[in-house]
Amino acid sequence: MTSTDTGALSDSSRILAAAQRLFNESGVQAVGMDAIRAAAGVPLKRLYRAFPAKDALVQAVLEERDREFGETLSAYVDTHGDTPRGRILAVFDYLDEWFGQADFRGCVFINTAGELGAVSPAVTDIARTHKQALRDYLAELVADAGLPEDRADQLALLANGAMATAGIMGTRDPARQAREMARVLLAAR
Amino acid sequence: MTSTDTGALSDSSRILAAAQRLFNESGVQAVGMDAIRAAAGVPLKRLYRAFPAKDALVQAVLEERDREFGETLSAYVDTHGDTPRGRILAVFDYLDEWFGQADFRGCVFINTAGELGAVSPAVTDIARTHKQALRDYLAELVADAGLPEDRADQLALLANGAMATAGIMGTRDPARQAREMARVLLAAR
DNA sequence: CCCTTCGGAGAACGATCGTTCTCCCTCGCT
DNA sequence: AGCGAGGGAGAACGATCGTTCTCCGAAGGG
Repeated sequence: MTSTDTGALSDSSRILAAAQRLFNESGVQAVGMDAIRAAAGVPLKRLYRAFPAKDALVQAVLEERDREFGETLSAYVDTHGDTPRGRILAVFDYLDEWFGQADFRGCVFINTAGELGAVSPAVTDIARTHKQALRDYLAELVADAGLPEDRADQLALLANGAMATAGIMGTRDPARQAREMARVLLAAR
Repeated sequence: MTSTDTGALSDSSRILAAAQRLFNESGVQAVGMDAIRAAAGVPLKRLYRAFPAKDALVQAVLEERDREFGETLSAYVDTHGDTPRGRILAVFDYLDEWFGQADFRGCVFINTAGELGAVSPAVTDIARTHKQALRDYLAELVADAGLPEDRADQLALLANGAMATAGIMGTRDPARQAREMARVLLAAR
């Protein structure tokens, strides 16, 4: 066995990074395998050795984005939230920073489920699992703050609403609005 | 002049209805012009006489859906809302009924903007205009209820969050959750 | 120095799809 | 009856794209 393993891993990372960027920029269907090959700087043969088909690559990109989102969000919350309630509100500060990035084009799960969900159950499953994971994370924060359990669904709905609205309207305002709404809802009774 | 005009109008309606159904079922890119022709029961020649290209048909479908949504929603609100605040909450009852329909597949504007927005500014514009119109309608209801203006954005965010979440998760619960959140937010201070 | 093996570059293939074109039938007029 | 126009059905065309194949050059072992 030569350096095949590390080589393949490095290929995977570069391909995933390139595909994620291109899918985010232009949507899945508008990006061809050849564009991904060019952006990743690998020959087509290695691309297909790493991912046997475009479907598999799409799913891998979504799964990686799910991991990355979860890690980045919880790291942000750990850094910026000092009280249990502050940790919940920090989620919306995180959204605010995200929406402000120049390459923000909406939530890739909302976008991709809208684009491919009707035709690819696998994509829908991944999007559903991702949104469920976000809800479960919020449920942890809610429990830590000693708040009633149903606030988790409420916060998830606010987050998704902010992502959908910001993605379409092209503004970061929805993050701040959702934060304010969360503040009011957490204070309520 | 023969019956060309009414004929063309009738073609348009049938094509728009068929395309709207198919786009909703499978997404825009997964539906070919030939499938639309078959579903509408018109020859390809008349399809292209009514809409010179697929792009134009997509935009027409979205614009018709925008009109239809606005009319249906405001009719529902007029019918089901007795007080100014009740009219606001009726918006979420409307969403609840909509999400419960067997063919509900999410908001076509959220889905289509996610699918084509990156590549078609026209689609993004229509989706933005539609979401702005929803916000403006909510602003009317908010003003009629004597509530502060910023509640319009809040309600729009709740509605979009419910649509996005329900579309992905495949459940109607988000409508009821959004309704409850709206109730609390309208009661707040 | 030859032979084999591997991988890279990109041509080729097959399918799909938006759009146009061809062919033929029908209908109305003279 | 003969003829021209219009329209219907679907074949054809051109482009795109996912996937596979071919060809060639480089590297390494005998």
